[in-house]
Amino acid sequence: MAQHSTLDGVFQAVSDPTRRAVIGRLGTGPASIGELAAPFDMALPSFMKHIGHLERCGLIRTRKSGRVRICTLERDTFTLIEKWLGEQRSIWTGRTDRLEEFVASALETGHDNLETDPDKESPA
Amino acid sequence: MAQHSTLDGVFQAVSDPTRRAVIGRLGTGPASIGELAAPFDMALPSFMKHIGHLERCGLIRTRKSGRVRICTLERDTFTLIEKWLGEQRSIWTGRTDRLEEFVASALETGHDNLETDPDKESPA
DNA sequence: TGAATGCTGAGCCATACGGCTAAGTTAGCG
DNA sequence: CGCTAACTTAGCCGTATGGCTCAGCATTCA
Repeated sequence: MAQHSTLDGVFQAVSDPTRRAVIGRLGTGPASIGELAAPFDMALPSFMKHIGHLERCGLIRTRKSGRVRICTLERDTFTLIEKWLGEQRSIWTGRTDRLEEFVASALETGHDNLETDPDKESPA
Repeated sequence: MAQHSTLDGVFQAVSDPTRRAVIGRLGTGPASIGELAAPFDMALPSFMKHIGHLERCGLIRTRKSGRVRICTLERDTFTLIEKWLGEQRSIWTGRTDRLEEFVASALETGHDNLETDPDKESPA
């Protein structure tokens, strides 16, 4: 998959409208930082922080090509969200079989990064 | 739907493990604050803030019964997430019709139609 | 009536977030 | 060689978040 994708990170990343917009844009294909930043009335360094978040949580990947940095969407990471959503729904219906079904079809390429740790002691 | 549900708020709320655990618990039925808080090694006021977030963004609803506050899950709000997710997928596939289909069915039946149709391979 | 239960409110604290500017650094181009 | 474009780094700033404690304030129950 990607870097260090956790539900915490992914949901956090996706909770910002700027970052969701970037994700939306990248859904149509790779783009450079400058290209992505253009629509936003924001200084580049600020924008870069958003990119940083998206990359750290594994929602996008970036590579440097000359002096330009190209960003691509890491679609697989989205299955984390779907998986969690599927889990919740299966809790509601009180069935577990549905979840397995769901996960099986959703993952396709085979990922397993479930983490529904009920409590945590602030690991970071 | 619920209170003041925005993608920002919902994703933000759901990005915290404590709150996800609460959501998971509430998926099995209503519960009091004390009941919900029990598994966590956290002062009540701190825990209440989490409840506050969940309620403000419309993911749960609460009512006071005597001196006890009962929380219930507001399942409808989850369709916001599904809708967004569906939007992204439809961007990837370059179609809009799918989105409408998806949203319609998600809202109707309310569950297990996390359409996972596997045309996520679109070479941009 | 008085004590215990179950939240609530007020306020403190450290860290993270999202924005900014100013000053690099590196790759391309004339 | 020198200039410009495209990031990148460093650092500042105000607000929000997530945790805490120490009261308070209703309900319930003996």
